[in-house]
Amino acid sequence: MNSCFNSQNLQKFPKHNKKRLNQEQVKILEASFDSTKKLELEKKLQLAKELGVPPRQISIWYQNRRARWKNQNLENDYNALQIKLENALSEKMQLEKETETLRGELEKAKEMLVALKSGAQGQIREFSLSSSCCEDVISYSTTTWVHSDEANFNFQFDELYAMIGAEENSNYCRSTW
Amino acid sequence: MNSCFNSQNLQKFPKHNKKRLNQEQVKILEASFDSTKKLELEKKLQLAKELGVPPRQISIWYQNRRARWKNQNLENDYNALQIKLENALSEKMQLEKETETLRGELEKAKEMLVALKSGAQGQIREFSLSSSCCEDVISYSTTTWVHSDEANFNFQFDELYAMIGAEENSNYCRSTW
DNA sequence: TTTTAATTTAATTCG
DNA sequence: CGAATTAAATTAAT
Repeated sequence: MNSCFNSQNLQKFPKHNKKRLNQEQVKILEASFDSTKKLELEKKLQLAKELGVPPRQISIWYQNRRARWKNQNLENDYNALQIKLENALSEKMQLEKETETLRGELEKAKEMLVALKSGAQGQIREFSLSSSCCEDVISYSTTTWVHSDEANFNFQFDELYAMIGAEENSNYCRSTW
Repeated sequence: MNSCFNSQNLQKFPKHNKKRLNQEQVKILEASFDSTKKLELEKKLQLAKELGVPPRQISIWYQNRRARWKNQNLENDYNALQIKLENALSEKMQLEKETETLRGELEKAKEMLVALKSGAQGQIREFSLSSSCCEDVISYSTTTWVHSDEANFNFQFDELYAMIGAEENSNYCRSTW
């Protein structure tokens, strides 16, 4: 009854002596494995008798089943890691956008300060942005804003309005600041 | 000559009739596998004759060897994924610091603009930061800077100096801007 | 239908 | 027993 030629093994007749377990036997083993991953001696003998296979084979099945169970967990870990990576990358991209926005706002604020400095009053002569790292700023400030007049000044504050995200019809909640 | 009982299979005598390949045979197969992962018919027959095993077994060995080779790559993939995650997280943290710095700079620039607005000239009355989202800013601006005098004004530009990272002895290369 | 890639399974070996 | 490996069987795809 415990050979591969017994009545339960006719599904697809195995040519050789490798004793494959049929559906019913595997079902019982899986149920047992669900309750306990460890195989007690008593349970081993009971299953061997119930399935009509040597106890040795029950032990082997349990070992292989434990290995498979562990591999499944590893695969889950891999997927979890992948999801974490995706989240990190998306958050990183979000932060990159944010820094870019902030840099732009700072740039505008700086331009406005330069404009105010040269256009409103000459109190702070020692405040200079002359720097090899900021050539674009300097040229802009010296060519355009050194000759600032009232019109230019107002225009700058209009830009500030836009910069802080003021809605057309609202003065509230400029969250960017 | 091609059974598991031939002279080359005495290393550790297999209890059962399973045909294991000995070291020498595996060595030859591995060398062949290193050169080409694909098994041509001619090579299969040649190896079968050389090792004294049926061609069928050569095919099977190659199949299993390819599977093992692929599994090794999966482990590498996992490690690579882990490294990518670490990089992404560290870059993310760097960006978070950066945004925080930028926010601080913007905050200071904003305060300076408010100071300049209320202290230098009253041209832009309609420019208001009143907003429920910016209570801290507003209170600060109204309680401190509304009464700005020349001393406060200069102090603000000193802050700007610090803000843009000016060195004590240098006016050059304030890279933050 | 044959061949092969891919997956699964039972079994072995080693530590 | 666990980890790693192996041979074989099975299934899917061509």
